Amino acid sequence: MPVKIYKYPRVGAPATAPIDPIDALLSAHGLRRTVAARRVLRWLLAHPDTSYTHAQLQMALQSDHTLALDRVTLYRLIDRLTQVGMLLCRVDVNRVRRYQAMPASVHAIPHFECQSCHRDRPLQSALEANAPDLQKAAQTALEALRALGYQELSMDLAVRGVCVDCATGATQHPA
Amino acid sequence: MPVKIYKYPRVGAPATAPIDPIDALLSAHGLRRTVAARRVLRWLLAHPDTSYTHAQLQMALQSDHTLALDRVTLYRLIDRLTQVGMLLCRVDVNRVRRYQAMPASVHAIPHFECQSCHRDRPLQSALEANAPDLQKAAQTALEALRALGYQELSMDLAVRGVCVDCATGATQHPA
DNA sequence: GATATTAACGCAACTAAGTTGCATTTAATT
DNA sequence: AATTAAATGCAACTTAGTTGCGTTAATATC
Repeated sequence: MPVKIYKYPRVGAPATAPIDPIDALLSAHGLRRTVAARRVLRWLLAHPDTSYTHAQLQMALQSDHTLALDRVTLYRLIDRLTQVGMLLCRVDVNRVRRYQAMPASVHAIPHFECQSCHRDRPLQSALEANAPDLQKAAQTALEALRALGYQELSMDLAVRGVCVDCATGATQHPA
Repeated sequence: MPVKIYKYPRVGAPATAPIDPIDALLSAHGLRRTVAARRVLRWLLAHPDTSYTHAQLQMALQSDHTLALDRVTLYRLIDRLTQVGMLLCRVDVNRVRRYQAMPASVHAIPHFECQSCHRDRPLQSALEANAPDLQKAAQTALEALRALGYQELSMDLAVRGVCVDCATGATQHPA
């Protein structure tokens, strides 16, 4: 599971290329390969299609390793990762921002926010089978708007309600 | 334009029925017909499909009449109106809540948030002509999820980007 | 490999949006 | 008219996020 990180590229290894794919990603986007950046990016890439609040992310990283990283540092790090397009950012019903690794298709990814357990899950799979038209219709709509003169378009398709687990009383996680 | 409000129902008028439709709505939802409630509801009903932040609403009402109503009072009033289902609440990209009079069709009303002028506009008309499938697909998706066990479903269909006005440099309103 | 440069860090202080407590007012009820 | 409970208004508080600034450490240069 843990990926070996070479502090200094050895002779024989490609001179400028970092070995770890995560390091490569950071460098490619013009960011420094710091301990914090590696940890955050590694976590989010390891949990695709799952979005985290700042608090959740800090918790997750803290429990993983013992060392906690500074609040503000994490805020700024997430900002940077988002600005270079590595993370996708949304705001949930509780007015808190949620971040996730940027998926292949940026636009109109439906996701579900449970109002009971407050977990945020992707709906891609559930909808592909049962409502395959939605995504296509969403793309069409965006194209139509672009034709009308709207620019830099993206779509947030949030479905809210009570998830199956909470509805059946299976689990009742707070926050 | 101003609707006459009778403080006391006259003899001959229906004994318990309030005259103003706004008063009727308030009473029907078990809320008191206070000055503030009337003003807020009247404003939002007069501007259908337009959503307002708390701050915007307070401004709008303040400039309308001279008397400003208390911050907290407005917050609580909006809460009440939302809880009884008279207002629809969403959270915009800037993590602030936006309220509008509850439209006839609650689910999957697409709206546009301009990242330049920060105005929030309905997309219903623009999309009906150019992408008529979207709403239908959204409804289908909700039904599918309901069948899977999800409950109390609603959908927020937010399109973000730069609106035509801002893109063409026609107007450049801040906030 | 040492040095210079500047991105990234970490602490404290601050802000914006919204909430809570509580005493006072006022709409609805009796 | 008296009662009572909803709604108001003020102050204090909370939460998520931001800003300033001196320090640390990745990267670039010698």
